Amino acid sequence: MHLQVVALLLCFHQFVLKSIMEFIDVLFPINLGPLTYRCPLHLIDRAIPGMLVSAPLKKKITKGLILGRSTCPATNEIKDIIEIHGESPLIGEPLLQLLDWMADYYLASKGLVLKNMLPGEAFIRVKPRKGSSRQKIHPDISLLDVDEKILSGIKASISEKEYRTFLIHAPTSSHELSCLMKIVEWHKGVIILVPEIAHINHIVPVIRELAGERLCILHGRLSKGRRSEAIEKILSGEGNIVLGTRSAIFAPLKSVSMIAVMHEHNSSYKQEDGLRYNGRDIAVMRGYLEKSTVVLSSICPSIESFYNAKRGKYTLIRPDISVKRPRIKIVDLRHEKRLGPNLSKTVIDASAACIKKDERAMFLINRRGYSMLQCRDCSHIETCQKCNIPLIFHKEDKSLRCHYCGSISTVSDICRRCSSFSIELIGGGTQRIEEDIKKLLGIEPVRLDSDKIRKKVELEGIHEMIRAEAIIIGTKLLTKRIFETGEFAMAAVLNTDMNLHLPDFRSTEKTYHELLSVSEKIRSDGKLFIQTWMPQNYLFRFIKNYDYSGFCDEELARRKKMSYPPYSKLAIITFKGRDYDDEKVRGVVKRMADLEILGPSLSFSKKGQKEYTLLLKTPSKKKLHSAVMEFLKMFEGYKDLKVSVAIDP
DNA sequence: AGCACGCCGACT
DNA sequence: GTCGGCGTGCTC
Repeated sequence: MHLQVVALLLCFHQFVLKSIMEFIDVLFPINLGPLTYRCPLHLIDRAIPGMLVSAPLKKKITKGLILGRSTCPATNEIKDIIEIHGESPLIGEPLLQLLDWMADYYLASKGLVLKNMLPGEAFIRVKPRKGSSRQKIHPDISLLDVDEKILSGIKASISEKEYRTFLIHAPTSSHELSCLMKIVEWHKGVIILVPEIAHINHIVPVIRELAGERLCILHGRLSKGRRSEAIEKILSGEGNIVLGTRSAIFAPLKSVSMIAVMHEHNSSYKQEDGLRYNGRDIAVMRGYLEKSTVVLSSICPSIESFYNAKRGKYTLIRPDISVKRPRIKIVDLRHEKRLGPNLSKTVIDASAACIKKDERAMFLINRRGYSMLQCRDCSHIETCQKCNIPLIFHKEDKSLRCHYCGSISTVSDICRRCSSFSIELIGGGTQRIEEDIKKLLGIEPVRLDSDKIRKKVELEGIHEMIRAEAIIIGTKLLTKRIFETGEFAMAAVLNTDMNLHLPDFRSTEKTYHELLSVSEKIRSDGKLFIQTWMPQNYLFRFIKNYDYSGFCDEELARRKKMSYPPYSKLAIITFKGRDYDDEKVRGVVKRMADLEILGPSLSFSKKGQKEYTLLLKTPSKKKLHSAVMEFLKMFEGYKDLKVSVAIDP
């Protein structure tokens, strides 16, 4: 009897010890690493990674995610968690692995990654409402017949439940969509990514037809309520076909069989602030972790994806279909008669012929406003004092505007540099083109570039606004929002060179993508005019014949020569703040002998603050990481210095 | 001395 | 994100 009591006491002692020893790591959706808490014994059974938990944080009870068991940390004060919510984890093992991978790869805290993965609304569980999906009127999309043989590999891969990535190089956008719909048809646990919200609205009718109530839409502009609803629908298992933008790649689906990334070359998949990730790359990684099939598709795949397909990392699917496309005419501005800045006679003659036949034409120019101001005597161009870039004259209110920082000033008659009174308007933006066209063709064009239409257009597309117009003038903004193909008899891209001159190793690739996208808006028997001062640029050789593979090969050869991605890994480090120490940065740069560093170069933020940027170029991911880490360590503890890193910029 | 305000660092 | 600590500066 005595022995039994002792045994019982011993047992109790063990029990107490054990309960004291149960520690768990909790992650909050804030820029912070995991924190260790004690888990009361009665909750320990449910302390599974991915579970939603309430815990005290700074005198407040905050919701976070359990990451796993932990050991007693060195800190003196360890708090108890309050409660564990629900019966099953909010996110599963693959997403937790993805979280770890992202924190590691993008050199960010796990908390910041979590914040991006699950918006605040995910932490507030709601009861889903039913039948609340709004119906909008959209133009019908007709799908093409697709030869299903070319997709059999994808279908097999999905049923095998093994990771594999395919790259569909589609002949046209509607072919791209049609292929995808054929794949989605039979499966559940699907994520479809599109670059922008307008794309969602465009294809929603088609996908709803396939998915019905299983369809879930996810994007950054959803209201809190709608987002909670969508997330709840996904968690309940009812919503298993997710259509969304970048952040939808984190949709907490229980199982994922296929992830599709449409228009995979599109740069909107890159998040440019906060955690700088690329949704397309995350899609491939999530596919790998979920053992699912990834389908990247585009009419002009990114050079990186093309390269991955070339060396067998992805399986390339290229439907053997010949498509009649508009003819491309390269207009050599060096030898052309010009009827205004940025307007060649060739283009004007062609559009006049267009109007005669009652057909429609589109003019594209990547500059808003009327023109720039240049001094005749000293050729000084008026620039923004803060940003150091040319100011643009806006005729309607006679203002001078900086298109970078948005500052507005008045026009001065006197040259800032030499005090001459002889100032002229040079170059032309959309406003100037509008005026010139009106003069030359005697027709009132519609100009689409103002900020007024931007928001509306972002969500609803532009089709309604341009339906009846003969001549349309716009910026890049315009083409991105036209989804209907073959609307115009001709298009003229007036200042292609501006794109090509951008200080970006992807500028030629991007220009190809933009021009091809414009060509899709033109009828197959129409014409695309591309004005340039440098027709010898290799881009034109390839695009003339729509030879994208040829272009990719050439581009890859050039990237290899210059060791740019995909033949190297890049990171950009930016320094902001008063404590920037140029000598120290240059010193660190000197010591890092085995990698290439460009800069530091000075630029200005929109608030006019100085920013110094460094471009790091390394042969491998490992080297890139260690170099970046060294920089971060070096400037730890500098008070007024913000160092931020962009991996794979 | 007493308090308002703003900045900054830490959060288990 | 957001709370408390601390410094600054103004007022009673």
